[in-house]
Amino acid sequence: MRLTTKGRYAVTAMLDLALHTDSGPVSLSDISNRQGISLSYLEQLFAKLRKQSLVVSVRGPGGGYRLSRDRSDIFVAQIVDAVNESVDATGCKGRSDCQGGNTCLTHHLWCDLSDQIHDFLSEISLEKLVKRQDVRQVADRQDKDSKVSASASQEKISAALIG
Amino acid sequence: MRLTTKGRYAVTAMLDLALHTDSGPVSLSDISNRQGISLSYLEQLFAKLRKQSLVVSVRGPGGGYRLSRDRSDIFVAQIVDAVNESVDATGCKGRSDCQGGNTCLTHHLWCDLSDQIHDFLSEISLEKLVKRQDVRQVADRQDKDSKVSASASQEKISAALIG
DNA sequence: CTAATAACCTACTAATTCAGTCGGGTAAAT
DNA sequence: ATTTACCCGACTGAATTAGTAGGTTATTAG
Repeated sequence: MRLTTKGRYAVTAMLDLALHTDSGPVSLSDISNRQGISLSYLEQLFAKLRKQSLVVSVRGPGGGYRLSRDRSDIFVAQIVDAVNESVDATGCKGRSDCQGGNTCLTHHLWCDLSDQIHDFLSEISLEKLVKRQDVRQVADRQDKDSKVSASASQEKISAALIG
Repeated sequence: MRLTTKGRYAVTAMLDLALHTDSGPVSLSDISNRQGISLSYLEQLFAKLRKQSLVVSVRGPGGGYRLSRDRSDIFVAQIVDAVNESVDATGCKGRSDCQGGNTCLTHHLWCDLSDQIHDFLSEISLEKLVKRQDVRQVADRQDKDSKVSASASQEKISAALIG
């Protein structure tokens, strides 16, 4: 099982997408600003998300990404799977050849755990996350912050142009 | 959440200990032979397991390691915790400062997942594992194999001494 | 007593992965 | 035409993993 910043970033970014999906495609630089994830890194992650048809891209000005289907039909497990290679807890990827061709002592334990984690994350859709109160609260703060910093940087630009 | 070969090795080794606990202390080289884990690596892992008082050591010839307490009172979660730093799925270790001092969008999701995994692994004792049929089967095969290879290497030694 | 055993300890290493950067593309809208 | 923003590949520092190497200390069997 592998669950690092990579998978967390992917889920966070997808959730950001789900939250701002009403006003057309969402650009990666918007997500980068709101979520504090580097733009280039997001590009790498979204390349994988696109390959797994979790998102569709719109090129050109005003473009960005959109969810490929309804929020209720995209699950956290799918997102993590898309960017990591697997959510498997066994070392042998279920092949049971963990100990030189044979099954290792704890093989079945890790299989059970993998199932457990997968089941848990498979039940959580973006829709479900969007409706959570803790998510809404954080999202509201982020929207406010990004507007502030947007106007702040606008002021900086103006100041630079004037000064 | 970090669950790699490290944690798997530790659990496997502890289970081996639990299975062979009747005939006195178990040496790391025995575990190394049976489980196919490098001796030096086992030493590193057991240093941590000892610090967490999961095992006690007996030095000198005939020495080795023993479980510090009953098999039913040692749980997989404790073992994984002892060798990895944590089984936490959040990046901020529960401090909620994932996004530059603030809570990130998906913080609570990872908290939930951490709890889920921890609960699952906290319920599984070594006792429980020892009684599982799949574990017994693998253990039987390993005991046979190690005896064969032990007598084989004994023969090699004899052959070397004679030849 | 001494030789063997096995825990204990420190330091080093190759390989991998993560998280991120950089530079240059290409497609589409204004 | 220019800007926007996706697209793509190569590269990088830092961290971690899994393991090596080489020694020291405690204990016991002979």
